Amino acid sequence: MRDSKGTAPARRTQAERRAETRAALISAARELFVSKGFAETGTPALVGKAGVTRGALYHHFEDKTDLFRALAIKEAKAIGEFIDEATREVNDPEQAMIVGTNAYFDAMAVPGRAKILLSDAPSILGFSEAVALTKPEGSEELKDGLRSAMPNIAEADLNALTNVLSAAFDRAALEISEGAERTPYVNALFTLIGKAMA
Amino acid sequence: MRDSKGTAPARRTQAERRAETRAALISAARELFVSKGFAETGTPALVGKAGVTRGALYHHFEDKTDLFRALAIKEAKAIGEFIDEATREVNDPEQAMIVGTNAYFDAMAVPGRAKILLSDAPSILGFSEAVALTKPEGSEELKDGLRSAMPNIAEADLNALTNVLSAAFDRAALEISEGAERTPYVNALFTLIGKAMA
DNA sequence: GCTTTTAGATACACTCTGTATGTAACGTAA
DNA sequence: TTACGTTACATACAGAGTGTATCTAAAAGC
Repeated sequence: MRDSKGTAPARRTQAERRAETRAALISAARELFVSKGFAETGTPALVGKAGVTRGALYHHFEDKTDLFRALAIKEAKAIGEFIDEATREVNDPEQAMIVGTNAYFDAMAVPGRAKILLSDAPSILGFSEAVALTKPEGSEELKDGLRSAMPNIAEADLNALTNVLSAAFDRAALEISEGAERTPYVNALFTLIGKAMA
Repeated sequence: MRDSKGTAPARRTQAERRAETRAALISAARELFVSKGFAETGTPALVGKAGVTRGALYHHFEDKTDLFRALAIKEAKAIGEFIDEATREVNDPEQAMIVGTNAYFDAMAVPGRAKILLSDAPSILGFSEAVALTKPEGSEELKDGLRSAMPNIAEADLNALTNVLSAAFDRAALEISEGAERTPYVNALFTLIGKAMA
């Protein structure tokens, strides 16, 4: 459709069209899923906000859940990149863990992100997939730091310790995103980490 | 309606009718929500399994979410009672924490319970309500134990520490319910608790 | 230019939800 | 024990949302 001035629609490559439409959908999904919730957001409202039709949605994504998945992956990647960048120059594993911790909190402080990844994802994508999503993005530094501090720990124990600690991080991030003070949580986590390594 | 043998339907008090119908609905909800998931379970299937009609469902509960809430409350109470009973005879707060920890894992090992309370509840009822649900049931012992071991800790820090530790417990329970070995997680938690108190 | 492929819009069949309304069972007191 | 009020439950209905099938348009490749 041409606009009223008669200007021709910009010619775009398929890749461009595709990327723009997907981005519009993911962006609209982010706004609505965060503000109204996943179940309460219907696809008509979604595509309305994105400026496309439901046809486009179902062309690019299997279903509403698949759109949420794309959003969650994007958010998880953003966290990973942020932490990677913050810890790039840090070589000591334990120091990297400290720097990474702060970076994680900064990254999770982006509005809506904690809700998407920590609150909604587990039930929408299932617990396993949700955990797998954030596992590479952050908890690897944690694991390396713990290993270097406790070289004799059994692998199974290290895995368990990493998992429960990373859950502690997640809860802290969620509480903070809901308005809690950041300092006591940072204190608590460094207490746990510091003591675990002692 | 009488059955084909002509036997009269048993006369029940309203309280009995009410209790039985609610119990049937909650029981059916448990089965289906656990096996198929909350969103994937429709009210027709639900009432079918419970042996009533949708009218009964909407008479007793505001909506499907309210039914889930009733189920979650019931599960949370069961955990609380189990822990209370296990720790009743234990007077030392730190000892109570250890006993309570094991009781918590036993209680959460009931199939489906971890999924209901730890995986689904946060997104269906909202993070705050879900946390409030399990907070009185278990994390009070934890807090008392920590306080008695760290008498000088600031209240805000104690709260934060309790919250992140209780998140660690929850994750452990979830992992175990998904098939992980219990021992490494118990080790990890006692490491964190022990170290936090040291 | 013509054909194939990809993007996206329209139309449809289906299911589910919540509500409104009707009926049956129970409680109670004359 | 019957008449009335209330609580429990069933049936019927209107609306919305979901996913799919089909059709059109735009770009890519020859």
